[in-house]
Amino acid sequence: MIADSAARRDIPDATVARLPQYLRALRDLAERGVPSVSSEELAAAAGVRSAKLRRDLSHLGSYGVRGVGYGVDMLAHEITRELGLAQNWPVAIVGLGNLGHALASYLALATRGFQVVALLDRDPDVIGQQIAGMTVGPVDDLERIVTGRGVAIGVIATPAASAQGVCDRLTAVGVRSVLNFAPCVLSVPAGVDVRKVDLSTELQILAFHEQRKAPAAQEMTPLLEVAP
Amino acid sequence: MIADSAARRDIPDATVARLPQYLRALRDLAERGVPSVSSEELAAAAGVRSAKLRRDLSHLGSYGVRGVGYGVDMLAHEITRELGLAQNWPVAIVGLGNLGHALASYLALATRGFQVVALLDRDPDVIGQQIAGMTVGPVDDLERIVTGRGVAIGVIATPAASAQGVCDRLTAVGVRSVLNFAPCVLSVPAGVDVRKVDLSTELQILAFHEQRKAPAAQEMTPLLEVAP
DNA sequence: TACTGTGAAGCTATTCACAGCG
DNA sequence: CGCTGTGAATAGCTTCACAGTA
Repeated sequence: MIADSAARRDIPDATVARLPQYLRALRDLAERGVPSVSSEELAAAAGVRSAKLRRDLSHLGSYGVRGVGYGVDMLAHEITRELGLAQNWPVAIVGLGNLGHALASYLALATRGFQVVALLDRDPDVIGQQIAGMTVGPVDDLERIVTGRGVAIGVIATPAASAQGVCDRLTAVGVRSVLNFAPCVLSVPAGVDVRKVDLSTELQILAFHEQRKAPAAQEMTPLLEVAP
Repeated sequence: MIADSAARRDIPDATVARLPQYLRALRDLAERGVPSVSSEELAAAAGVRSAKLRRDLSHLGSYGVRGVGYGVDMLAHEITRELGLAQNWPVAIVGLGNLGHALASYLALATRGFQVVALLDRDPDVIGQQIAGMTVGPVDDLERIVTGRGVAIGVIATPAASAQGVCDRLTAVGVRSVLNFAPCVLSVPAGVDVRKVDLSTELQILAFHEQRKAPAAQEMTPLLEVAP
């Protein structure tokens, strides 16, 4: 009875996307020495409703105690295992401009479950630089380095024009998880996951809502009248 | 009949989140001189199914021509207006470490619809620096600067420990849209929108799927057995 | 008693499939 | 004819409300 028999299959995507938030909240609680937490408290710490949290956790199994709550350490450990963070995934970052540099620094320090094993760039001035304790290698050697160091996750922080080419080369040598910071759509073979992070998109979504909040501000740019 | 009578209200969130992708694809097409595009082609360029694209665009109004497709310039203009990008939203970036620096550089150049009007940091060594043509100001003057320059959108790129405090000060002086890069949950008053961008979360979601793809790789770190 | 886990209901989003129009 | 726009069907997600349990 080490692993639970039920609920191991098909955790909904929406739930998976929230598990990292729960894990972060649990680690904060653990640091403060809190041994146990109710769904109400943990939900508040993660910024969701308690019913949603309970539903999410029910997909992992029954790790709560009725009348009491969830054991902080136990639940943190469980989510860590479920997310696949019990091992250190080898990560390569391609493109070390401003953004890639920032990502490398952040990843080198803060994040458990991942290890930066390769930094790659095209620019001869950047190749050879030390960033967060690693030397930047030439992107020309991408295949050799990625294969040799067993990279599982590729982070693309190149300009948009280079992103698809880099992505093709990564997937060609077996990388099946890609995090794309370039502002473009990537085509990948079946079986490869791509996630996209895009500052412009996020700002534009905010702008949409901001515009709806501030009809008074339209006197600044009187584009057209809206009927009612 | 300048603005359409129908379909101006409640565009679904899922649709709003995709409009930026459509806009990007349309701008690419416009640059290549393509005058008109079918839902099938535009959907492919944006990485979605054509039925989804048509449903999304139907929420904006009827801007297509049956038997032909959508006018590239006209649709781009329409989405631009709908997203609120016909004006330049004043943006403040708080926190100019590696990440804030990268964001400032990116925003200064690449993005229409937004203008960086303030860079703020706490560190005396950073205050006074020139970044992307702007001088970093002291975060102590946040209220005066944000109010004086009419900031509409605040970008938080501070460490997690400072993020809530900065957010409180931004919302206190009327900022109602916040983009949060700090790895923490922000509490905000009603009427304020927060969007979060988080490298760790994205990597952890990839790790979850990667783990499900690669049961063979478990020999590398044999943590525990899973029954069947 | 105080809480979790979950059936059932309601809501949102996606997809199908085709009527209707240029 | 070829394509858009959309009713209808489906799938997925969230919320309610409470039975069940330590």
